[in-house]
Amino acid sequence: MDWPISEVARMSGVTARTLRHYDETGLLPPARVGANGHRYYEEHQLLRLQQILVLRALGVGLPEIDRILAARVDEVDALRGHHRRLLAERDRLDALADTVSRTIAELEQSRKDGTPMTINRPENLFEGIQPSQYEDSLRDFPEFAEAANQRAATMDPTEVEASQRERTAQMIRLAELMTAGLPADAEPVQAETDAQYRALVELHAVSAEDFRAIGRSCVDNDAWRTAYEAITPGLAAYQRDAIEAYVTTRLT
Amino acid sequence: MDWPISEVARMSGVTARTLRHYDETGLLPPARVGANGHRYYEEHQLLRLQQILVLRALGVGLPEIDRILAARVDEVDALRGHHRRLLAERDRLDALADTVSRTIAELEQSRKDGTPMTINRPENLFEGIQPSQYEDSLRDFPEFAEAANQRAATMDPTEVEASQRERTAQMIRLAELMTAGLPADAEPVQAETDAQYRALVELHAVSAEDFRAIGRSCVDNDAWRTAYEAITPGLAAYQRDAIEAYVTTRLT
DNA sequence: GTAGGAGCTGCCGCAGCGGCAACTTCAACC
DNA sequence: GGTTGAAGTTGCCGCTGCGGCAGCTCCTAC
Repeated sequence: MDWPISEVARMSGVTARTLRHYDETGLLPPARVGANGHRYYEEHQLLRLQQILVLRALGVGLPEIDRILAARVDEVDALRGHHRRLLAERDRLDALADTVSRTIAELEQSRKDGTPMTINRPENLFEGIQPSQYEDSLRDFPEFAEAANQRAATMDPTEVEASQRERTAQMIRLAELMTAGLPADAEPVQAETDAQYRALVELHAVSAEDFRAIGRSCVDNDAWRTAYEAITPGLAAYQRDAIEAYVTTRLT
Repeated sequence: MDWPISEVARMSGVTARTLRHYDETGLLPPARVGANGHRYYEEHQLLRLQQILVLRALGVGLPEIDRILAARVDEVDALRGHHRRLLAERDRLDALADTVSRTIAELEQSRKDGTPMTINRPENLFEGIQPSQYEDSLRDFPEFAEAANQRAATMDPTEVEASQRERTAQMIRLAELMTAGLPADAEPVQAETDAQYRALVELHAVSAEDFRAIGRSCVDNDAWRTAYEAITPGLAAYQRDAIEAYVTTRLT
């Protein structure tokens, strides 16, 4: 069955103006446009709208949402990825609540002591504040983060976006190889891994151990694992295995 | 001790540009400005910044944050209010994750059945999507919501903001009466409750039972209770009791 | 025909920033 | 003293994702 725009707006909680905006930007075209020019939506559009609104609730921008939805290999797997993001964001709010609880306890303690509150580790005041981003985090590799930031500073926004798009495309190609049943040490997978290695080397010298550790971070680092698993489940481990095989056969 | 703007930006995760913006808007003035024109922040500013960033993370706008922070009766109580909001928002994300899980289960079931997915209750697709707002919610009283919307439609934005400010001020006056130890049926409290009743009556006729139900909603309705408790703990029940006493002595 | 509701397109403006240019200040070095 | 580079300033512009509105069309009921 189908619904006119006012019905979809009512049931979803967004305005009709927003739905038209999403149509204009190509993010959510209606199922059909009647002879009267009115937009009509069906089940498939509702499901897509759900995904859009979940990702909006997580702070993802519209162009990025378009990329994520275009990259999905399977609808159920995409929803599983969103589910994981929601749980990760929920955990962040928990961490933020803990941060606030700690501040409360410290303020109460300083009142009991009758002393002004002193802050030994001011960074602790802000744990959990920054929202999790659907982006890579090289926090565990400061030299790479530094080199990546310097490199990004020399790019204009179009180049930065193209670079991010290429990164996503690489992950998608890897997912396709995985779903085609190729083992992580198969030649096409290793060719993709080689391209990834070369992109890193352009930034900064990469030892075998460094690259291996980066591979492990694909599974161990929350932001990285979330990014990979959002494409398709199992991709993070596949990427780690691909890097492990690459290091073993080509770097050592 | 104090910190220059770059240090505060580093430890908090916001940009120096944002901190200057907050100073310009009056939201977070620095502790002092040096002879060199540089901004320096102390512990008190860090604590205030924490509150600002928590509320930003919850989607609260800057003018509203200013009002909330101006309305706090006690810093620890304010933080307790933020803590409750964080937990409420965390629960909303949980609900949203449940919504996504349900969609996954339905999609998987329709695949098992080999049938296209049908949506009986499309509203269910969007449960938990809309963020909780720090605002009153008259959802349980549709006639009042309708009348309030019509009234707001005749106001320009300055008037709407003044109206919201007066509402917050009323809640603060009530909190002051409560912390001064006056019982809910004391004359000054009943005078405030009378003003609230009159403001409602201007919108729409209010029966005794209606007003009593609104009083109960101060405790039962999550958005309302959060708003009241953010001012000071116990205020929601105090407001309910004040309305109960008012209805008993003046409306019946 | 009229009135009112639903929906359209196109335009403008907002909130909360991020980025940048041009400038000042400061410290270290020669 | 001059130079250099880092840190910080103000003021301006532009971005994203909308919300609001004007002027219009279409449809239904009377």
